[in-house]
Amino acid sequence: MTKGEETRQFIIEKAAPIFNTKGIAATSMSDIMEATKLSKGSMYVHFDNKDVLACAAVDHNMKVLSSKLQMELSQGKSAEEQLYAYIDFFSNPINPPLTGGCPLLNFGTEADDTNPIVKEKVNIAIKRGQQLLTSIIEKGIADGEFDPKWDAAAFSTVLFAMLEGGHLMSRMSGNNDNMKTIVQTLRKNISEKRI
Amino acid sequence: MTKGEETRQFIIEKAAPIFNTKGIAATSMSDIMEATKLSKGSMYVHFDNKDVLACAAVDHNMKVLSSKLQMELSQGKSAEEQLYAYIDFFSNPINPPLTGGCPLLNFGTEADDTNPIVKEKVNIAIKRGQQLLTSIIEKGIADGEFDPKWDAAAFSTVLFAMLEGGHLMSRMSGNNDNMKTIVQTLRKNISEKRI
Amino acid sequence: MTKGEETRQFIIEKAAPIFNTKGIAATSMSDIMEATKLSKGSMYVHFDNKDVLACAAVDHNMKVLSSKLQMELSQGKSAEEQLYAYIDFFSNPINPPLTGGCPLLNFGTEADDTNPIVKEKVNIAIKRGQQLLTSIIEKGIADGEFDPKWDAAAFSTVLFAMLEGGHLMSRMSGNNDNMKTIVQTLRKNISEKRI
Amino acid sequence: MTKGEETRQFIIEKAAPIFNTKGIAATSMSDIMEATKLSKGSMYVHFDNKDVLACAAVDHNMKVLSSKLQMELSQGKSAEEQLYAYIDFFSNPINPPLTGGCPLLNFGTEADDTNPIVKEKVNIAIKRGQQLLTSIIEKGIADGEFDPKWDAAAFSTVLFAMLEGGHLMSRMSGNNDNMKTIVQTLRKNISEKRI
DNA sequence: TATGAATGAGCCTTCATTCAT
DNA sequence: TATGAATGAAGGCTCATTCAT
Repeated sequence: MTKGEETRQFIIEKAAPIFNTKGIAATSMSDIMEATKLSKGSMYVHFDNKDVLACAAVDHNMKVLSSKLQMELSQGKSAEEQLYAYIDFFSNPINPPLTGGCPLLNFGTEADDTNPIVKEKVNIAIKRGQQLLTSIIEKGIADGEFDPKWDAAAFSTVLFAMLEGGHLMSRMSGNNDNMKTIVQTLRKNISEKRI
Repeated sequence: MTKGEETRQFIIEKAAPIFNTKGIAATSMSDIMEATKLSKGSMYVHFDNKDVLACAAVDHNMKVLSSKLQMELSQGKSAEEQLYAYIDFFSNPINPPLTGGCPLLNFGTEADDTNPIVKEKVNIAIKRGQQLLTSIIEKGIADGEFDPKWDAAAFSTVLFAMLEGGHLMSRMSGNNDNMKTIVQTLRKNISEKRI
Repeated sequence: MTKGEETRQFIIEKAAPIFNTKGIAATSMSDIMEATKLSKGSMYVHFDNKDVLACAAVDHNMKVLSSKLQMELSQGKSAEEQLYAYIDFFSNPINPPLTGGCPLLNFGTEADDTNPIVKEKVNIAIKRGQQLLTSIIEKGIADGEFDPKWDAAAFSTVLFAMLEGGHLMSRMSGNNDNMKTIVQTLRKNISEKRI
Repeated sequence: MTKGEETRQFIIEKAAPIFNTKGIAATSMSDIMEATKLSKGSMYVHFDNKDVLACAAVDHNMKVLSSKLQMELSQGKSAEEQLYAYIDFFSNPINPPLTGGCPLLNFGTEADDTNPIVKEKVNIAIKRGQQLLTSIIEKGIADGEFDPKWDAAAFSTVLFAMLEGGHLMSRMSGNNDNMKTIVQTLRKNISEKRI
């Protein structure tokens, strides 16, 4: 990695949690400047404009989230354990894996009507999440862990939606109560499909 | 209603969909000015500052959503029908009841780490939504429609989360596919509790 | 006094100390509005614009100061006593006769390069003050109280300047120490002219 | 001096006479912009806000006045000559050493009830002026020029007050007549203390 | 006479961005 | 590559003033 790439990466890492916390519109280049202790001109050496930096920060947030998730999932030995690991990973919105909470919720909601590029990034990430879940379930079915009649895609969608919705509800209330209800429900749903 | 109150209301009505679409930070007073065709000074006759106007717009969005929902719910004769009405009301995120989509998702996500007042407004609105659902289910149980062992509060949380999560997923993908899966799942869950 | 004149007078009385304290430029019509609890429109019924009101407030401040001074002077039986009364009247800048301090200093300094009308008002008031002092001294000479060779006009100028200068110094330091020195010096100067 | 410091200094130099003439409240950043031919944004590169710039301008005005005064004083060989030099320096308010007149009078009066920071700056400058005068007199006494019983501190206060008061009076009247009277009186007072 | 809604110019300030060094 | 000075558009907001009621 060249010096320039190093600096670029450094900026992204500092910027990512700020964008995820304050939102893209409410984050100024000065905020990033302050966080990185770099000069204003330096930012524009590495990023053509704020949008490019914001996109990089969005990507970085989602990549970090994804790799942290993978680490948890790799612990689970069976498909069932992996599903539980997935759920547990998102079970604490008050102390979430990423500063600022879920980037899909944060960036997706902000980008919805204003930033098609970020919106598409979020869309893809959501689809990947669903596919990951679906493949876990399907592997579980193939391995004889789960009821073969279980609709993997549908449940993945439901699980994903519940975690995102629960995330919002818990962050608004300031506690994990709602998320706990959701986690219990999901765990019950899954255990019922165990053969 | 005095002339002033009329203008104030007029401004709120014009501002509400803009805030819900662009977000609070990304909406400028000039945007509102343009939408209302009023002078900048005039806005400040009726609102002390942008925050006050934004709060009023948040309130208005949630009130309109709530009253539109009530209208749908009033059609449902049984508790079961009312639950279906509730779900159907939120079943089309691509063409949502409110311009800009769900204000709880939009304002809640933006306010999360930056605006405690709006955050609390969203929190209260979510709680009201849960309570409404819970009371419908409990009435259904009392009326002998639903299994008395059904955990009304827990299901309300799950239903609410699924609709919010599905809303996000569908808006990101640009179609209602995910939401349709969620609606079907919810309808099935409910029908299973029918006695 | 008609109702209108009454209101006009009321506004002036409320406005005068505000202008004398904050200055003309820094006092807004809203400040006056708040102090009078009158509507914005009402102010413009009685005063064509802010300048007219400011001028009226300047006049009022100087008139009130003058009449308060006259009241003190009328206590002094001899010319010497009257001079002492004059000095004593201005001897406490920390708790001055007028809220905001000396209007000649306040308005004169502000108007100097920006408001020729107010500047001229202050100029006239200063001249009146000098003349008043001169006439007291001259009466004292005529009455055989003071040395006939005393230059009344010159001493009036000196006395006036010392009080204004002392006023500034004491207000800046937050105590009357400098003014006390000045008062003592002036009293000594006067007593030396006693026959 | 870096480029930035140079520009900063340039802005201060252009701003100082404007603030001293119009007052702080009545001087807008646009006024400074116009005088410097710099962009509005550029001002905020060098000064956090208008207050900071105003303070710098106040300081600059007082520093320039002080150094001009020092230059005059350095001409005087005896203490008596230095006192005359001091008085002469302030003897022409119609054509004062600083554009806008005496900054102690101007800023002190405006800041009195509104700007404690500037007020304290003026307070300190006044005290320095008194101390300078006192030390000159005391040196004169030590050198056997002046009557050892002369109260140096008291006369410094009186002299200072008379010059400030005379400054106001002369600027209001548009001529130096009053100041001339004061200068004569002061010169006579001093010469009487000559041994 | 009194009101307060309405106006638009102007205020201070922040913004994303450019450019000479 | 890195800097920070410079820019001008746009931000939120206040101002003195007008006008229909």
